[in-house]
Amino acid sequence: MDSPQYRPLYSQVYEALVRRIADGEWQPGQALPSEQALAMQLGVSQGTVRKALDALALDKVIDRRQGKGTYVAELTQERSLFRFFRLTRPDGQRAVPTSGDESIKRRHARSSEAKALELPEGVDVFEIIRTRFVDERPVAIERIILPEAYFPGLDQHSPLPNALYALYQREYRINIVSANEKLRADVARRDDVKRLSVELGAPLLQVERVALAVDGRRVEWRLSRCDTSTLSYDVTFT
Amino acid sequence: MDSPQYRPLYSQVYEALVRRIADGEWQPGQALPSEQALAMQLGVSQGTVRKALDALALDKVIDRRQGKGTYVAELTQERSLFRFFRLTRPDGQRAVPTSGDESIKRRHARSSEAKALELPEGVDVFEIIRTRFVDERPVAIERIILPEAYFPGLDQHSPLPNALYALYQREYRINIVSANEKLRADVARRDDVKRLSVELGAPLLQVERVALAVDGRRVEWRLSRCDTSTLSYDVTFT
DNA sequence: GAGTGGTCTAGACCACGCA
DNA sequence: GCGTGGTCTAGACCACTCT
Repeated sequence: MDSPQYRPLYSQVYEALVRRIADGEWQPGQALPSEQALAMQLGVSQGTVRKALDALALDKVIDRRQGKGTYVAELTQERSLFRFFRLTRPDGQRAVPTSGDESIKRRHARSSEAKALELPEGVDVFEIIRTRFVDERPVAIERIILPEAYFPGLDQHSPLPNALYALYQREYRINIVSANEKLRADVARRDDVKRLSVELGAPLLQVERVALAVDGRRVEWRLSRCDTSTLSYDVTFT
Repeated sequence: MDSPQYRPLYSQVYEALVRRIADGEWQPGQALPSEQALAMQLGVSQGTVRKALDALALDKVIDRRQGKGTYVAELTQERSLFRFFRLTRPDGQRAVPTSGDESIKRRHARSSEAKALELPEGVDVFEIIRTRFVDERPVAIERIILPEAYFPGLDQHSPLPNALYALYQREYRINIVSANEKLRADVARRDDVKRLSVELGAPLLQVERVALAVDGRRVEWRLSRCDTSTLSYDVTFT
């Protein structure tokens, strides 16, 4: 009497397609079958397939191009960075970062990390620490926590690519679709001074992010400390 | 050969409805006619009206309630603050602020303000300065610039309500639907110390916002300087 | 011209809120 | 039980892309 027990057809189609994309049936950049073909295959009307595809496009899992077809979204460097790396030049141009000074190690999750990722205490995680550069200048330090269970053998991929989310998608079929961030102002401490060329006590923007996969799992916890003296952190609300 | 010259019907319906809502034909909180009635009235199919209404609901201009009807959204204190005031308690609860120490004056726009609002140089604007409190503690200073032409007589409404966007909607039929923000970390200066109970040099989160109305006009420029020692600034990306 | 996604229509039935 | 929005279908035509 309290749990709905009712799921619209288009939402079931949505999930079925997500699963097949995640399973690699269609690779990023490849075209899906046409709406008509999918409708026949799934035994629903073309309008229902359309509604599911529209929702997938909203979640940026697919790209739709009129006259051409429907394509599995590529989380290429540009798309993924433009979407989640938000440091922006004064003229409004989104900056594209490079990485350096990178380390990855495997350890047990601290309780705060386990809580943020909704994992049992003490499970194995990877911890990545790296410095981000824009125009050769260090602008941010990132500490990234990933459950080992979701990313087996991640430490074999070192050096890690610039765009981690493209790696998650390509190697682990994990599609990041949204992120919750908590922002705070803080001052530079000794560790910050070492990696960023700022003075002790300089203001830093601290961003604490939890990234969610298309299936709702909390996949990544990330703490960034950013020097916003030359770049700003741009967001849009609707 | 290059400008499209083609506008989908549903998007024309969207604009017609926005205009009628802005003109006050239906007041916030009131119900619109049913989909069928609107379809008859406008001479389009019910499905086309639905598509326009769905888009309006996405832009939060209206509320749809199954079994009841479609209502003009009320930008009440809760809704508007929950949407655009993003300071959040450690437990994830969105804070609801109060205002104090408020001043409003009319003056000419500075060139940076005119540029941010895409106005001619030197037009008249209102400048509001106020302190925001959460649980009786000062947490942010706001400086707000509004074009006088959009908000004639605004200084007559003092003291201003806690939720400005509700006032914009109620008194001026201006519906804020989105905002672009630039965030930076900064340190407290003398003016900040006076209004916020922080020390000189304490870290502050500076938020520079341009708010956009449903018709795309840039309606408000706002600079907030926030003490994030007890609250965090929460955002979600999709 | 053929094939794709995008728009538009008309009509049926379902879930919800309320009297 | 009635009226509302929500879902689903089937079919037509339009705009875009490529050959």
